[in-house]
Amino acid sequence: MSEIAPKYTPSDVEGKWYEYWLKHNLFKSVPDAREPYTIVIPPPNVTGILHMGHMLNNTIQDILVRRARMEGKNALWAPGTDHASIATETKVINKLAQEGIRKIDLTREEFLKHAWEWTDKHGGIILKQLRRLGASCDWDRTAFTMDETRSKSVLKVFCDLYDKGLIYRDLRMVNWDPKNRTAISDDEVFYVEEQSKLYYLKYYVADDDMTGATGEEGEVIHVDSNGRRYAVVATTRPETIMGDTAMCINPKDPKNAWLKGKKVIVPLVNRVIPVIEDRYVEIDFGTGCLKVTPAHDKNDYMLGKTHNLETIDIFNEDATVNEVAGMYVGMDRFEVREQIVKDLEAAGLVEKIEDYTNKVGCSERTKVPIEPRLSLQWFVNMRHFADISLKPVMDDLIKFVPEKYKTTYRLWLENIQDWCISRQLWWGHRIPAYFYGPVEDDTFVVAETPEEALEKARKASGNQSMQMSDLRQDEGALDTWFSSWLWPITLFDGINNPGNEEIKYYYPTATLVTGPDIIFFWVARMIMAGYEYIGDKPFKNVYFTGIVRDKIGRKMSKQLGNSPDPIDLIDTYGADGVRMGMMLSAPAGNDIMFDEKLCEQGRNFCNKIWNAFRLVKGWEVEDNVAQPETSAIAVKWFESKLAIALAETNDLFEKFRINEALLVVYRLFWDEFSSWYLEMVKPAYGSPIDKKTYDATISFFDALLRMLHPFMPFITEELWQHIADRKDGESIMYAPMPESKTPDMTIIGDIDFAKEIITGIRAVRASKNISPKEQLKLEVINAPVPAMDAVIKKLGNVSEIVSVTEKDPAAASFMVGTTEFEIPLMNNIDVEGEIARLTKDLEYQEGFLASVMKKLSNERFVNNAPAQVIETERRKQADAETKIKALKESLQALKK
RNA sequence: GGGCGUUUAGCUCAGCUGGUUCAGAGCAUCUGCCUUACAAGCAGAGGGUCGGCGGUUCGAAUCCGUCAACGCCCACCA
Repeated sequence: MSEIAPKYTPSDVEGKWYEYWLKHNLFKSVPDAREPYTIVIPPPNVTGILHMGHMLNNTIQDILVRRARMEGKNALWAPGTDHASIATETKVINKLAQEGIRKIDLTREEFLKHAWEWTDKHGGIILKQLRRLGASCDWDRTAFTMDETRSKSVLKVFCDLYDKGLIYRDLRMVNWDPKNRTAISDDEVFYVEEQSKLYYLKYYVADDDMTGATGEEGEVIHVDSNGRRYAVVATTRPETIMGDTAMCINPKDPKNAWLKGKKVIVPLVNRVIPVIEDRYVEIDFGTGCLKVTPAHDKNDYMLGKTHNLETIDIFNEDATVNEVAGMYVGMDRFEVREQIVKDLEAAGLVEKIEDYTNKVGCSERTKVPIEPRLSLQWFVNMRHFADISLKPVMDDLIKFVPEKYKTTYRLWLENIQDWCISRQLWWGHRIPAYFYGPVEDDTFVVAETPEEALEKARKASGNQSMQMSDLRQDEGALDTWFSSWLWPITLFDGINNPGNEEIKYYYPTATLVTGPDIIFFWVARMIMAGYEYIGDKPFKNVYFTGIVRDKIGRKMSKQLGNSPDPIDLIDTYGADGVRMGMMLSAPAGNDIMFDEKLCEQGRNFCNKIWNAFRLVKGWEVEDNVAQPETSAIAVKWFESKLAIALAETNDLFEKFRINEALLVVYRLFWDEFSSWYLEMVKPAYGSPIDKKTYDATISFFDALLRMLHPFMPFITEELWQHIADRKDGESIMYAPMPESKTPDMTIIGDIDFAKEIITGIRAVRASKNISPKEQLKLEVINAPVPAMDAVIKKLGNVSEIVSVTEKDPAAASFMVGTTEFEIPLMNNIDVEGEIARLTKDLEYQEGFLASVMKKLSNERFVNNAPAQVIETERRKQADAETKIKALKESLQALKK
């Protein structure tokens, strides 16, 4: 076996085994009698590429699925991609723009052709990348949110909810993205702080009869040099004054009481608008006067509704000024702001301008400030869905890990707003609403197919001669999440084919692994859809991963360029190394500070495993050799270590503390197996190993590989195939997890003690510069020779262990527990150094004893503390006293 | 403005319902080693008044209060 390379080369094995797994259909799942274990992938954007967030989340999913498979469950990881309506459409628009093509010059069909071309070209790259990671998805099931099955389901659900009255169409103030010219939901808006200005504008009183002033204190009346009175309005958006239809004051505001019942003139625009009163206005903000622009602000819209104000919409879809405004027509909203301020100043209508920090809502996709816009959109009534989806989470029928997200979830549901599901986009599921009457009538039917729609329209209109060409389908598409929320159902065709075998078998799924950033977008809505359409939860557990940050805590992003390319990482460290690097730093729900060093650690671990394999594989096995005592002990001991670690990992997996489970196996392999066990059983150079020990070692190796396999699939498969004869098609993927036995705690304790003695010996060697090759004699002072002496002799390179009654002043000593050991030294020992060391130890022990005595002499402690606690304190006292006595004797011997 | 969370070794974090010398792990650091699986390694060592203050208790990293710093989510007063 000398030909095995001293280093593990991932590229030699990863592709090979992935092909093998595929070839033998090992990722495949079909319903059978076994218990199912289902994970549905959070579908990545179809044209996206793999980033570190995906790496984390998919590594976790693969670990869970592989483990479940080895536990004998019928494990399915169902993959797929999301059409990502707005994101993909944006990408396609940008790509077309580079070719000089504008979307508005294209028909819907032409645009969709481009979009599908783009999708076919870039689609699924990310799924290919996942294979490099070792993802054990059942690829035959790869789904797409816009494929036939999924599309049909979406339309069916839309129609169903419409029929149930849970979907409705309404004129609302929505978040409008002027760049993509579409409505977006509240959840797709993010707020950025911006340094802007607060403009104080003069609104003159119209037809001022000079009444209203009461002369009371607190009244603020502005009068210009001509004696004309005006009010001052503070606004951040002077460009919207063309849409002003009222000015509002708080009825309780003494400053502005004189304005009650008056009319004022919109500056520059010269339109006369009423002064209205509403408690909504903050008295202390600005001047307490608010300009009301019902068409362009959510709150103003509410005011407009309660006060029956006119709505003047001054913007086009792209947020340029329209004809209605009467001025600045065609200019962009931000150009207008600049220009109108100049014009207002020139006209003397600006009182003052202040610096002001405010938050501007921006579109998550295009990053441009959203424009509140009044438009007809489709909504889902969320009250109903909130009602059915809160309890299962609060009652832990669906378990959130970490639990803190339950609160987030509850608060969101309690304050839920209706969901705007229509988008003025083409890439997506087209809204199945068909208009048939004259445009102004706004008459429509909702149907899954045009044919059905025609039938319904004929019925509704009473016009039997109506033709398909008389129907006009809604131009909008549905929000991407309106298809994603059905994902765990549609993957098993549970909408089109309710109650089919697959949906009955795989649903509810086991665990959803996703980021907390989409808890509302996706997680909550899947729960809603699950209860609405299957009557059951979509998953039993939700494991929220953290956000992947760089090692100084910045979120990884393309802009910062601080995100490594996962594929490069895999090329450098191997898939197993990278997987381990991700997992070493990933407690659930906490952000992870990703450091490439962790992948290096993962790679090093692969190498360690590889080399342990080289050692074991290099042994020559001899049937006639008797098993040495050390080896017999080692085997018994490691059996117990293995049992303990298994119990620990099982428990940790149950709690989704996967990173800790990995650390347990890591330490078991590296510290216990490699550093202790293998050293114990290792035959002398050139000597063969006995059969018994060899077989046990191979079985331990096998067990360790199985425990490691979910984390590191490639290297474990490679070695597992090597350590025994395997049939073609056989794989560690289906090897059962080792079973947990009851550990022998006596042997664990004895070996722990022996380990400490060995460490003591090694420390003496290190401090005295004694080569590990030099054999030493070990003496136990006033105590019997410890158990496991064979192990101590072998690993400590000790020739003999004897019990003595007299301390040897020319020996290096150390203590393990209350037992003192010494190693006689041929050469002179460093008396001064030894005295210093012992003195320091003595001081510590005396201090410790003092603190124990203090406790024990405290009556209240002795009276109140449980007996067990007092007992341990007494033992501490006795131990400390023994040690102090021994230390003092040693010191005395040295000082002679 | 409301809510949630974090603060323990140089770094990343464990430490559950207060009590085993409980102050831990991994990495990093330092020292010595190319020892016949592995220098991507082996052996050994150092390192923290558990964010501050106050309280409860015989006893607090752990429970309570308070302050501070940081992070996240929700709301969105022009």
